Amino acid sequence: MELNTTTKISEAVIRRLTDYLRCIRCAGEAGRDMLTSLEISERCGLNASIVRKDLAQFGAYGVKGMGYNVRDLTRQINKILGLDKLKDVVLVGAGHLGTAIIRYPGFADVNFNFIAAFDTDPEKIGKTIGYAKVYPLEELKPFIRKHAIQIVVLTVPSSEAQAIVNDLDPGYVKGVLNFTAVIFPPKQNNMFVHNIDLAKELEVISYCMKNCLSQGS
Amino acid sequence: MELNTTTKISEAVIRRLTDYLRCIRCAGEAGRDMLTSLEISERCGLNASIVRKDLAQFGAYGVKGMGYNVRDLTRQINKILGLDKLKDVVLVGAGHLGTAIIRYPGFADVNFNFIAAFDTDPEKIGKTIGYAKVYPLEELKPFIRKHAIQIVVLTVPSSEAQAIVNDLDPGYVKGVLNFTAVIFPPKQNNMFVHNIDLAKELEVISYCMKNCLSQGS
DNA sequence: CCATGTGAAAGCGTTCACAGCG
DNA sequence: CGCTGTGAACGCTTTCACATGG
Repeated sequence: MELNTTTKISEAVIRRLTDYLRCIRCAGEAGRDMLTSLEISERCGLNASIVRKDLAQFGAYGVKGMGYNVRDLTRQINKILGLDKLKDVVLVGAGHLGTAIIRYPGFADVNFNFIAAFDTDPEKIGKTIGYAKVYPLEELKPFIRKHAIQIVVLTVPSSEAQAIVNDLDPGYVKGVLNFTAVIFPPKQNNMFVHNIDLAKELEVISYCMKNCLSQGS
Repeated sequence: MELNTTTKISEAVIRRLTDYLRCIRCAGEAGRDMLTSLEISERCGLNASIVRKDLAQFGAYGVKGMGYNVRDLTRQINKILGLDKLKDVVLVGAGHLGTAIIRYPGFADVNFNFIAAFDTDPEKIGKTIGYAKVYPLEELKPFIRKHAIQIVVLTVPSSEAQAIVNDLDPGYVKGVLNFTAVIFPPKQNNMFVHNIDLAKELEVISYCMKNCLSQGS
């Protein structure tokens, strides 16, 4: 039951783990307390073998002949992904997308907590989005220091993205979720940057439709 | 200069192509008219070799000793991805996320045009988001038929997702961009479904921070 | 001389097939 | 008997290294 923390795990595995988590949680809510690798694989559109391999990589959770215990597995995957503790997150750029993200219901499930937003627009400053108050951008740096913020979500116009990232303090910030069209290298200033481009997803589907590619998330 | 349409292209290649497109467009706006595979690779956080392989796969665009012509390359990649023609798209679920998506500035760049939104909330019906009018959900089906809509973006609560997807007419709809937490198989009713989960992206970054994984978008 | 285009080699990730165990 | 856990086979992707050509 020990977690394996030595081996290098690829991002593909991590992404699948998040899918398992979602489908296991869903099955749990439906009253299931055991799930087989086959069931998980079908719900996630995968091969059963890879589900077992992925899970085995972190320690042997399964019971032969039975499957995996929903409760244990949820806890384990949460722990692997580092979702077992509440994480404070701040948003930079309180536009439409930023607002939608703060209000997105899926974040609480995974223990993410938006505690503040930052913007330059005086109209927005002082307002509250969800539980997050909007502060002027100048206060971002001291706020990060004061609250030891480790994760920043970036939803500013693309033109401002670089300057903000440059100015983040790598002594505190370890991860940036970048929703702008700027492509940052995966490691910037010792911070993990994760680029998300909503248009990209539509572009991929455009190609899939044009030609014929069978591929999932 | 002919496009290769026979070989099977993996989704990984397509995703990189969208990155190339973005960084090439950006370089073009900065006044560059030639780019080398090395420059593209650095901007996208990749190896130069794979950039050349990807591009060569669709025909030889490069000029030896010089690099790639920005203007031509943009046009070619747009064509490969099927972004060369304007596409009408509808949104189902006019909540915060849906609103943000319609207003997201990146879609016009790639010729996506949100022409309507659908919702059950009487408060929202009749209003306009961007250029899209909000209609009652009942009108989705006839609207799709009337306007021959091929792409649907789904931003409804997760509990309603399955019913809506089941009810889409595969005679018209070829692609669904699913923002709900429900995981759909990549092909549902002969439609391409692409699952996007915003929480997933934070989960991945959470893991990256906890352990140490170097990986990009 | 410089950067492309491309075989050949290396590295990864997935699938298969089955032994082992409850 | 059913399902996990896993070595071994397979196939795909990426990287290397260099011949080719403007």
